[in-house]
Amino acid sequence: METGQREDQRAATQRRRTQLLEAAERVVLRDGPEASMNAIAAEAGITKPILYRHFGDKSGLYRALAKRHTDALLATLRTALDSPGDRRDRVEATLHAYLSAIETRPQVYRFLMHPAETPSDEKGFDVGRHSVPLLRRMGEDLGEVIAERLDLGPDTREVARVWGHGIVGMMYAAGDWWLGERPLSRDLLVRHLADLLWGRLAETGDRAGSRGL
Amino acid sequence: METGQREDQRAATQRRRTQLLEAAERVVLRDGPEASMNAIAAEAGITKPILYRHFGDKSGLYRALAKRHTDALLATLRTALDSPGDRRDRVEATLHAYLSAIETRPQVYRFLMHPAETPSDEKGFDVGRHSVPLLRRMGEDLGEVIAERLDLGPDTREVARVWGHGIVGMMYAAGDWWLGERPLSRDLLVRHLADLLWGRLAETGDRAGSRGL
DNA sequence: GACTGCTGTTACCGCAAGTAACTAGCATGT
DNA sequence: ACATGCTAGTTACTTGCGGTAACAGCAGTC
Repeated sequence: METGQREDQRAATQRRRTQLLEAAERVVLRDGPEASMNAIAAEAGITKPILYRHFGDKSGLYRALAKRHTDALLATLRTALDSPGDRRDRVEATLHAYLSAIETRPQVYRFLMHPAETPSDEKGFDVGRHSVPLLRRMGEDLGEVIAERLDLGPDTREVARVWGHGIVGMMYAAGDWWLGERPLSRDLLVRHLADLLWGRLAETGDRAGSRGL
Repeated sequence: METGQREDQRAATQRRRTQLLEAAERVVLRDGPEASMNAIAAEAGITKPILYRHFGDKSGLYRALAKRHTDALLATLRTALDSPGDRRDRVEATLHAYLSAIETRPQVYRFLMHPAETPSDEKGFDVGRHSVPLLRRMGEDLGEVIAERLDLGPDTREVARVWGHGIVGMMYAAGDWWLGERPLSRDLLVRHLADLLWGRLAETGDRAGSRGL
């Protein structure tokens, strides 16, 4: 039947693609990032070569998979960064947003952060750099926001980028550790991190008998 | 010949082990972490099963390999943390020590930070936790130092751990980004990071026309 | 009817991790 | 002298994964 032109085809292909991605996600969340292509194909009810037609190779599939969550997380953080209140409120809201995200779905988090890549050759340099790891993208984004909103003198852009990556790294490492051990509440963690960013390290006096940090 | 007792045997085994580790290191530094056990064995002039006798499996070998560099780096940082000067000097010295280390031997760094682990089962929980990733160990160590030297009130230990992991993460992410792009000198990078830790984020005024960070 | 472009298949290659079974040297206990 | 035990070493194998032909069926288009 003359159902449609080429657009229908393309749309159908896209739908199939997202179906495959959803199957892949189910498997990855169940088996971890070392899930085999066979397992993913089986979950989707098909066989390997189709996955390869859609995504090129395994890293292509994983990149597509990562992009969805990465975009979602970045949007969430962006919202938090625009939340009402003073600067400290915004920073705490952003930390909360991030920690809440990784706390809610730790498996997704592990997948995004420890992708167990096996690229080896990387012919050319893939123009669409969706593959830029999450940390970098978060760092760059935060750097831009900082540069937009703060006046840090002549090298504002430079400083802002450093801070963006630095703050993101702080959030990342503290979050990773916290997620593993959960030695305190999220509220407290956020407060301590914000205290650190607010210069409490510089203000605090040495402990008696110590040579000072 | 009655060369020796059992101690000689054990010592010889240890020597052999470090020889194998050195061969493995050569290969990993040349081929990256995806080096095959066959390649490593060949470099050492032997065949696979011997590697497996010494290290159990691939991750065992990699853990042993990582431990050497991890210990060395931690010792370096510890020294920097004890360097003379005021607190800011020490912090900057530590940042310099870390950045200098990763700058000097980026391949080692990549190996340590992105080990491409394939554990999958982890039978029991290996008591000797040499495998604790570098970031965690650095964070814990720094946390201890902070708790030793600073008085942060009743929850000093808690706060110190958070800060330890946070600062290490800051150093890590900024260093990783910097190592890839090198957009500024190491000196400047260190200064900006120290500024961040010294509360400049809180002190700086909003940019005109911005809603404030 | 021939062409294109998608869906899907089976059957294979190459290669890496890991294991089984076996041999050879060498120091020790009897 | 002989057996024991411990190490270093081997060849040859199994299993499983990423990835790739080569092929078949089913739309709609010219």
